[in-house]
Amino acid sequence: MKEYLRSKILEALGRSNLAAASPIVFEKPKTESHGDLSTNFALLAAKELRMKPRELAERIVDLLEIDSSILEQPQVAGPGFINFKFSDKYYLSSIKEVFEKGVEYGKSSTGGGKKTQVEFVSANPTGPLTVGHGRNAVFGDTVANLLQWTGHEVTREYYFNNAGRQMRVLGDSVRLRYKEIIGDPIDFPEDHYQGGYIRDIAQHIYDDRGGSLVDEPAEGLFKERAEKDIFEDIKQTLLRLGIKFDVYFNENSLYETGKIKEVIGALETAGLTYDKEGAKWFKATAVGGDQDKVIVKSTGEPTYRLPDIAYHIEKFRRGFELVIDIFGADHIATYPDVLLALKSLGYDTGRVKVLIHQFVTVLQNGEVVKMSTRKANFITLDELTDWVGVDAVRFFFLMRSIGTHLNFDVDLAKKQSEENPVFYLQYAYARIASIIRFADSEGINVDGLLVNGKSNFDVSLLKEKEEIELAKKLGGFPESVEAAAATFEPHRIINYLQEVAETFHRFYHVHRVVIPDRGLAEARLALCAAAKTVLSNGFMILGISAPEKM
RNA sequence: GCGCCUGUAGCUCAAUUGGAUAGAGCAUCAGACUACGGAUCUGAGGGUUGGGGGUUCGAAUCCCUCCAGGCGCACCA
Repeated sequence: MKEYLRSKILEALGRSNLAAASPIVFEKPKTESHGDLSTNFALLAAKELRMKPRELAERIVDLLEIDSSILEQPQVAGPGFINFKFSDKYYLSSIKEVFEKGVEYGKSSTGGGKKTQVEFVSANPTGPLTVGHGRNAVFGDTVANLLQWTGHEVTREYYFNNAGRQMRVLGDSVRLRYKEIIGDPIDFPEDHYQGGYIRDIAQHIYDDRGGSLVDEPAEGLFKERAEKDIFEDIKQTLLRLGIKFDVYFNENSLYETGKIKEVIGALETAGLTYDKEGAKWFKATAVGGDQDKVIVKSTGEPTYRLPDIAYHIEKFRRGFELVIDIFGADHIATYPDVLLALKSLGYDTGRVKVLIHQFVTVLQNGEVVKMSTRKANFITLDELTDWVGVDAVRFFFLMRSIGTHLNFDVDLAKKQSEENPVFYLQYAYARIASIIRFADSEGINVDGLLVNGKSNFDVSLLKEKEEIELAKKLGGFPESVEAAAATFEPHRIINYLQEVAETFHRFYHVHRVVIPDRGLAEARLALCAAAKTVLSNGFMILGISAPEKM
């Protein structure tokens, strides 16, 4: 449609011997009365053509020759916008499209099969996932869904580290709790993991092996068991929320395969390192960074930067054309170094998209709960899911843009479980399902409206304002998916679906579907079924359920 | 002290990325079906977009400055 209008405007300009370099762009006006598409071309080109914007706009409109069966007469408005309104016929045609495409409606191939990796969660197995991880997990999974819907070949990946100091401390925490169980006196350090789950793991070990492991080192069996149990727990938590990963990438493998050494070598070859005070530094300032960074400590152990760089090189090597990293605001300072190093080694960092979400502040009993995995003062993602349910958890994390500091009032979420915004959408869905059942009992079967993949009803019978509006809204779904995917903003889908539900409820309130006029009844039933499909497809992207009954 | 994020209606957030009269949901108030699900619908009030400058046809959006909150600023990850 945009292309069509663009060519028509160029034709009109040609007829009046006007030529302008200003681009002709269209956008959807905010206010309904301004039509469906609008261009500010006259405003942009006015200066260039030495005309008043409004005059130019009127001149263009006079010279436009457009197909009146799909568009109404264009209008000049405001300072010089040209507004186009589609015809009812055009809106209504989307019902057929929804019907014929079904579960495919809204999908596109704009991604062109681009090999894409979405890395998210990536929490080390030192404890259960918290509410904070929840935002990361749900957001990442949904972005991956959006990319799949827009034709990307998506790999969901979880990066983790089961070596290093944190894991040693974890193993030792379990060891100490184990000793406690068998009655040995212990002195539990403050920097160890305080959570009750440590005791559970120790207890399991004791149940399996008895007291025979008193002299076992922390790094062996204790650490391994802790890692295994915790990872199982994490996977279970994610699975409950419908999240599954394709790849779990172990940081340690980068050492085993020599990738870490390769990176050091590459940076050295590029002349971007130097030794100082026994440590090896990355000369970030030489390539635009604000300060140099340590990459190998004086103990000989690399800092986190090195494996991060090596990991990203692996991502490139594995052929990903688009790499998406999702993490919390606490990592905001770390990624520039990594990208800088990659860039200076000749990699195209334009392919890497870093999405940073702000923290979730949890309110409980009216107070902010300070979260710390080590201090065991946290609400787990599992607990949250127990309280408010899978759909509400996903929905709440998705309904806000990731740039906002999300307030999750647990008490409110629990209390509100009946007034949850997610129910508004699901209610609309269930209501349509109910109408379809009712229509069937009255002898109008929705399956009969689609014959051999072709729609079998007459949309031109739909003439009411509410019918047209709903059809129009449904037609906007593919565009909405595109926009959400392009900006990596799932909350757009929620906003859109809310409008669909609202428009449907309004229609439902005024017009009856199952009526004696068979043709009109079928057309309206088709409209309802189309709305149901759009809601259902949207729910699929968001990962929430579509209840036939509530 | 420096860097990044945020500040929009009483509360939680949108705003098609620089567009037209800044919009939704809760909450408040006033209304609506004798038939398909009232977990619905219609309407009302509520704003100096944190403050102040600037850029231009046009700013919540971009620039400067100040104020407030968050997150970072390790040879922790």
